[in-house]
Amino acid sequence: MPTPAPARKRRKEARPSELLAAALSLFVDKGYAATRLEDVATLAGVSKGTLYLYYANKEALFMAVIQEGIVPVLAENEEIAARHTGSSFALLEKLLEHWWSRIGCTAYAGIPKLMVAEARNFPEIAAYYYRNVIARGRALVGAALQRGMDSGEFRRLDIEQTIDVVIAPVLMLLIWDFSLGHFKDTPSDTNAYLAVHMDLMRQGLCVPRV
Amino acid sequence: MPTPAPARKRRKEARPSELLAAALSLFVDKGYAATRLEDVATLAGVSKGTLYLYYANKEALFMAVIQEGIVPVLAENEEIAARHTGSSFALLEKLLEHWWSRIGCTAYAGIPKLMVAEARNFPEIAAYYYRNVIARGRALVGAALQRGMDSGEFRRLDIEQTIDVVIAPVLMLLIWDFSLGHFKDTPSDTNAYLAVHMDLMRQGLCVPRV
DNA sequence: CAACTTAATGACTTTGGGGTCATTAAGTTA
DNA sequence: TAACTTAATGACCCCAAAGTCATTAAGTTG
Repeated sequence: MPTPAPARKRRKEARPSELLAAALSLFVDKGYAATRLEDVATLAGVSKGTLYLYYANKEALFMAVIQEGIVPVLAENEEIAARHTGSSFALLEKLLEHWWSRIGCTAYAGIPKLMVAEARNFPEIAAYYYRNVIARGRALVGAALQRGMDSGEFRRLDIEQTIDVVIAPVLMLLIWDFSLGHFKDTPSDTNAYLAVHMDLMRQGLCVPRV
Repeated sequence: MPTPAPARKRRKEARPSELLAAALSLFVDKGYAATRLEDVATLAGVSKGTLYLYYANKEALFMAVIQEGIVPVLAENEEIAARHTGSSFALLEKLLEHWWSRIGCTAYAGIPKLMVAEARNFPEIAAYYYRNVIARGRALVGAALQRGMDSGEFRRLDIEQTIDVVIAPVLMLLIWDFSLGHFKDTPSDTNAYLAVHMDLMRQGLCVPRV
């Protein structure tokens, strides 16, 4: 007796984004190599064969996940920076807030961990990510810092290093949440963490009032 | 014709550490799943069969790598903290400096990236690492911060959050070096980065002089 | 409703790599 | 130097998961 006819829907439009969401979730959780494409397909409510209808192979799927994850957030932040009037520190706050609302508190938040874990195995994807995300994000923060130093709001510091020191706690927060964060007894309070970071940065960066 | 006799040395004592060093290097570079035990063995100058003489399976090798990586550095830092007299900020500097000399600039520097990437796949190893490394490191920094706040040297801030904000740039530095760091045009200057971090922390943490 | 197009399936093939073990040879002992 | 112990080897087994494709059925057209 042949298997009873399974109910299968034809939804050509919706498949790619559903497959990407499933792949992102599993890649972030287990890592690239330990993720089975059959599991990705199942999580997307589809068979493995269908996945190959939309993505040529596992690496193409990975690349698509990363590209999708970039979204227009960088462009939006560049727009915010261009329009900004007010203190340079307020600009840093705005950038962080927007980035958080569009990446930090979404499923895309897992991408930094994924990219960090797989950068060495996929140098071309990593280079693409570096150019289109990291470099642009660093440029935004760097410009805000430069503006603040020029206006006398910030102390003069090595800009290139300061960019990385300012960004690190934010990136680390995401990476943490997707890795060792669960082993802490007391649940971490994201807002309090970011508040302390900005508090330390405000006093750390700004020229002390005499 | 049988293969000519290969020259093989018997070095029972040296094998384990050589295997661990090779495994650490490849695990950090490629990740756990993408690392082949045959490559680990080859890098250690030994055959795959020999590896199994010393470690029961791949996961046991991974666990050994993590345990080995802990070394007595935490204990040493606890000792440093206990003996310390002087400002609390100077204590933070001492802890960082010792940790850097014993972990940050050695092969063990790759362990944070490895642990972050694999925590979800090996919850028991991750829990072990959390208890024996993370928790103790956080306690050290937390005690230094508490001491500084009690003495009036530091501002009063949420200690738990501040611990993580202070540690994040240091961890991120290591993770960076083993992942996306290579894609930056200008080579990063570790000393300058740490100097800026400590500079920002000093002014950010300390009570402003009136 | 018959003929046709194509989204979707899942059984099948293939392969890379984890793990085993019979064999070999380095070193030791009498 | 013969007999013995054990470190080391690598050919082999086996399975899980990537990737394929003949078949099925959902939807469309006339």
